[in-house]
Amino acid sequence: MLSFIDKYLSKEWKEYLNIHKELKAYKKNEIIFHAGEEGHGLYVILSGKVKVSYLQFNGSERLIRLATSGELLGHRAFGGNWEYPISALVLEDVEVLYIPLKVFETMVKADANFSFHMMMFFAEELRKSEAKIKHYPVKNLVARAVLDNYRAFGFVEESDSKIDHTLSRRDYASMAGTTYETVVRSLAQMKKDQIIDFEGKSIHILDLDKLQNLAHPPYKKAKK
Amino acid sequence: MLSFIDKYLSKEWKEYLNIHKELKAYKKNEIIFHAGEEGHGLYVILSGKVKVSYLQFNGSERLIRLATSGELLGHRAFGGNWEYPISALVLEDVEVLYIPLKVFETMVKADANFSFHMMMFFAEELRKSEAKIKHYPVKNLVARAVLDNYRAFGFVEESDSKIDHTLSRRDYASMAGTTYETVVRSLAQMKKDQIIDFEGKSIHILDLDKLQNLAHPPYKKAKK
DNA sequence: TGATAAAAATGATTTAAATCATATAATTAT
DNA sequence: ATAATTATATGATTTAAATCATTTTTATCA
Repeated sequence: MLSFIDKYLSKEWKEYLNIHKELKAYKKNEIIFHAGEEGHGLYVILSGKVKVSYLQFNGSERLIRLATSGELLGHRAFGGNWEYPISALVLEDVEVLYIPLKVFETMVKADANFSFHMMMFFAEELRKSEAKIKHYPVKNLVARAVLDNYRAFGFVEESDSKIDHTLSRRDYASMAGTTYETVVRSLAQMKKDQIIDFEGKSIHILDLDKLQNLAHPPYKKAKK
Repeated sequence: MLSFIDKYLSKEWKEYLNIHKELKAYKKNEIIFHAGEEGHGLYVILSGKVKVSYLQFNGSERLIRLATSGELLGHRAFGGNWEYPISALVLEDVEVLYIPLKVFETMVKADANFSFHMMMFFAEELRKSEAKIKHYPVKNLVARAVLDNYRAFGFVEESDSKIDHTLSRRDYASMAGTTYETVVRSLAQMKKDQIIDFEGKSIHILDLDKLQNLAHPPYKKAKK
């Protein structure tokens, strides 16, 4: 998949990047970076699957993103201090292109077009993040977790949509901000409602429309 | 207060901006922009006070930000479609500098340094937004609403910290994502605990340390 | 100014979701 | 393979916060 860099960095700065980049590989369950770690930079995923999460005040984990090839990693620590307790864990073996912070800064400050698209990228991330603030009943949030999982790692096969790497109930709970018991019950309900099906780990989506509707219920008009 | 533009836009592009900018003024309770409105651009607040909110799926309002002089407005609609149901309402008469989208884009694409700082600005906004996702008990969220209100519109006078423009209980509820009854109860508790005091509308902060602690409780270590 | 509306306060009741308690199935390690 | 650990499933109980109901206070405007 075409990465951000491929698309927007100018030819000359790509050459610069080629000199300064590093290629790294991580195995399943390894941590690419975590909480307050020094020496950060940016990562572009070349292959594999990653989950990005951080520690909540009560000590539990919160999963905020799933990422796969072509996507950027590590940009969330930008702007603040690097103490932000965020971490990236490998779900399936990954190869990444590592860009040291200094190198990235140099490029962004020099290549205005790249810089512009980076800004737009962050703006879009902000918009998405903001959209998460709305609070919905948990069944909707769990549906959203399944949908996010499908969007990140899903594919279509014959009649139904499968998820290549189905997350654990605990991960869903961590995405939806609820407990895994609640996730179990919500999934059971969705199965009963013929929206999804599962047998063992892998989840099939039987009715994507219904799932989307549940994940993002339509706006009601304001009272009064 | 020094705005973003003042700080980071280069001299030559400031001249360009001076030609294309518009100065606008809005009275209390007027709406600067809202939900899906066409012809957006960016606003820099020169004076006054604004609240930024959007409509939630259940029709209720969610307050996401308070802004005052020097701050940027309207950047949240970036990246997505402009249908994002966000609006800005005037709390106290404002003057703004309006920058049409085209003008802004031209500047950002041309001035790499400005672009870089815009990117960093969005990155910081993303970080802040993400930090809101954690869910805390409501009493903490209400404390945070008060603290945000103080940070946006507060000042120190003699011994205690006052809030120049105290929001309504409904606005606090809208910030904390709870009901106003719960806000009333939480505020009453904080008063009893000598953290804040109020008599009529204006809130005084008696113990800023305690308030901050309540708003951002320290991390606990993970179980197991 | 008094009338009317809106905001704040407080109590009683309901409810969604967390927590607690076990049981069963599925992995992983020995 | 068998044991040990981890993940999933489900029922019972508790709890935080929403909702409903009503009163008091404060602001708004004819």
